[in-house]
Amino acid sequence: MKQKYHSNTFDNIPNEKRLRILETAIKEFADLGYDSANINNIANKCGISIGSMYKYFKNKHDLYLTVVEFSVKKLKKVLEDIIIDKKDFLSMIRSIVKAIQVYTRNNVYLTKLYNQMSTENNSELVWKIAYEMENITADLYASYIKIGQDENIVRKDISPRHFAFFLDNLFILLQFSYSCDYYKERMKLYVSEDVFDNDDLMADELVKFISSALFI
Amino acid sequence: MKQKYHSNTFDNIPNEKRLRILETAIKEFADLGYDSANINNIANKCGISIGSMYKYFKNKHDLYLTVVEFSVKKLKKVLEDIIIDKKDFLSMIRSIVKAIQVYTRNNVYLTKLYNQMSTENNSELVWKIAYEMENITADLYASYIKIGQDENIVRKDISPRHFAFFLDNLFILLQFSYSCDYYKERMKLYVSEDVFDNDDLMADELVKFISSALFI
Amino acid sequence: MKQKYHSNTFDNIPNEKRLRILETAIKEFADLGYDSANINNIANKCGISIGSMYKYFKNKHDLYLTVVEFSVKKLKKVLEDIIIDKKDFLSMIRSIVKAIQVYTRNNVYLTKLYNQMSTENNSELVWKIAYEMENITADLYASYIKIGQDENIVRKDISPRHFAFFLDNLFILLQFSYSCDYYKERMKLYVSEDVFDNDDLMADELVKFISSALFI
Amino acid sequence: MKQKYHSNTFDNIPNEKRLRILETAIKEFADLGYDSANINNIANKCGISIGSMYKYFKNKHDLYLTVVEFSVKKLKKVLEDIIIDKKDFLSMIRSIVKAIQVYTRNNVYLTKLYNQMSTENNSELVWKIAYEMENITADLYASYIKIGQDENIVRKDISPRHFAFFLDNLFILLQFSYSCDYYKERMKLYVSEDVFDNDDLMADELVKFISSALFI
DNA sequence: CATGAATGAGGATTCATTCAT
DNA sequence: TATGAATGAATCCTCATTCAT
Repeated sequence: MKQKYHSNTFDNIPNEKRLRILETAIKEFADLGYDSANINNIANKCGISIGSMYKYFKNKHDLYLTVVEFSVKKLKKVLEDIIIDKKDFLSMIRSIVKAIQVYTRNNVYLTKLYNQMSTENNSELVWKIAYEMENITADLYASYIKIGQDENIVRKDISPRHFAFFLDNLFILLQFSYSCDYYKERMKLYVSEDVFDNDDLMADELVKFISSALFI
Repeated sequence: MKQKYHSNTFDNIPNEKRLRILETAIKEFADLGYDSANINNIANKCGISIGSMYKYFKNKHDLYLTVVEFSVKKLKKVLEDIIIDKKDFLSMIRSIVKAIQVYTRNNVYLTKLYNQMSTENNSELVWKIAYEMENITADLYASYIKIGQDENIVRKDISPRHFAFFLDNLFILLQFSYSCDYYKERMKLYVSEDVFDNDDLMADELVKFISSALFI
Repeated sequence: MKQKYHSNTFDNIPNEKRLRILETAIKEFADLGYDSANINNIANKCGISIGSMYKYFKNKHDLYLTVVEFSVKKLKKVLEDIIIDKKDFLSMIRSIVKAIQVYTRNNVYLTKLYNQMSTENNSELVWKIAYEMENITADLYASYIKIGQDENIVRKDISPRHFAFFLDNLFILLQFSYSCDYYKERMKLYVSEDVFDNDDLMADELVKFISSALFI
Repeated sequence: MKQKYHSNTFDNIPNEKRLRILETAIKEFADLGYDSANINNIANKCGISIGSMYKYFKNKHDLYLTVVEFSVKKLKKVLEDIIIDKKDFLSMIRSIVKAIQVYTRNNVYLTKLYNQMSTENNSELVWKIAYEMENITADLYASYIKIGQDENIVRKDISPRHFAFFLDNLFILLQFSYSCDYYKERMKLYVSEDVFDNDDLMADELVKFISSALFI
């Protein structure tokens, strides 16, 4: 049975209002991190009272967990959309890279929140929530690699799970590089000042890098 | 002229004391993040008065910047040690991977701090400090790749700067995976529960991944 | 005309429901005191809505007064039951002491509430409600003493009203000693750890104490 | 080793200031009870900042415990002053009754606080602090009774510990009757409206009551 | 220079009460 | 009449910063 970090009341409020709260909270947590995020601010920004906020969420931490859960679900959904109907590995990789570029730009705060999440000190609960999402990709990449090996497309002398790990590492840092200030500066330094105007080049090079690493 | 984020007094106190303050602060900032870190706590933990703390650092943020600068210098030094005397690219990569495994374990807080740094919202100043370090590796990797291309070892159809970027991305996430709780869990999920007992395997696979991506 | 601290609606709800509300509120006020008692909690615990609660009682204070009134009535009834048919003073005293021991154990919260009541700062209204009950015993004890004096059983050189006061003081503190944590510990300290297993001894000694104080 | 519920800083501030804080806090807790007492108010009333308050006391509860401890010590001291040099039991009883009348009037808040203390729900710690004081009187009264029995002044068919208990019960309720609003009203009802103008009468009657209960 | 007591603005949380359904 | 979501004033407590000694 899935645990819930908010009250039933929150489930029953109008969709529009619920989304407004979640989006506002995502932005606040993503921008400021857990500690500096201010519940009273969030409440003000979405035009509800603090009292209501505490009716919906037992405390700040539960609001955070609800927000993380919501974000992870959203990210998972994006992943699933990309994965569906991708028969071959290479085109999936290409799709993922492109999707990261497009999606991250339009959902900067989700990625920023993911980055914040990973710095939380007491990440046990956060990990429990994110686990499922990470698990999907971990298995997916590894299985694609294994199939590739069977089909003689992917090198046979490698560990699928390790390579799946490296693959996702590249994806995660690409996401950060399109959303978090520090990593954005860093990418400009590494590649060039106009890197954000050359999405296709970046995508092509990364696909090249990965292909070369994986395929025979 | 390099900017300083601390008073001359701080430069003149005994080495041992200065290091004690810096190490304590690194741990506090790395564990709790900028906002939750508590100056009074840091002062207590290293046995000096808050009054002195504010003689050394104008405010919390300056302490943070000093700490970041100190850490970045330390990281830079490690890099330089690895780089020196490495004639060929492949053995340098191998050295870096091994160094990450050994060094990160013994200096968990430096890496954690780097992770925290990159989530800070107003990272301009932080970036200014880290810039130099990132710049070294960016240039170094790119130049090695270029040389490799000239020597017909590295693929010619790739952008050196992009590939240098991907290379460093892999290194950074490996570092996080050896020090930050969230990424530690994630690596166990991707690879295996006993991944922390198999450093050599991890190193071999990563070197394989990178070599294959780069070399002809 | 007696004042009422609740709406007519409250008078008209099913008996069972009304009692449930009162008992729940008694327990809450007795355990936590007026300020810490939580109306919303009380409503939840007895399965009615806060809305209804505020239909029945204008505000928290009125609920409190209603509860106090109800409790005082209950205590008064117990007293009356003891008093009826008691021809002689000594056997009445004995009955009261025994009744305190039995009744207090089974109705801890009524006594606790009485203790809480007596600490309230603005006790005017509370006093008004309790007045009648205290008045009964005050008069009763005093009249018994006077009769005793006329019958040459009770010392003649004493003030009946003062002695009635001392008598009731002994009774009140005995009640507290059987229900309130602090006074329970105190009684164990004064008498013995197993004082709660020796009701008869306690009763006998107290009757002895009182008899000796009163009777010739 | 005695436990302390306040910081060393609090021990080191000027006596006058420390007393001001304690007296203000006693009054606040005595008047309003633990929950309604407001630390910020207390701080304001004695002209210190809340920040300092929390330097002196870890939290509200520790302030309370410190206040209780201070009050109990004061009460103990009063008791000891009365007890010293009292060769015979009867004159000690007389002294105590008189002292209660004088002292309680001048230190209403101490007695009120004692009453509040005894209603606290989680009274374990409070009891631990009060224990010592209660213990003194428990032993003292009991030993006086025993000596009286040996000297053939006090009835031999009674339990010294029980009678000591009843004795103190009479004293406690007398104290409450001179300080707490509810008990003041009650005493007026039991005795007479002008009871507070007739201290000697009350003292005489109570001494009569007790003497008669105890002595042969 | 060093110390650490003092400050008070700011933030998390509670709960009596209202009111639309 | 009954409901329970919504409100926001009130309260406990933290911590960066100042300043007198």
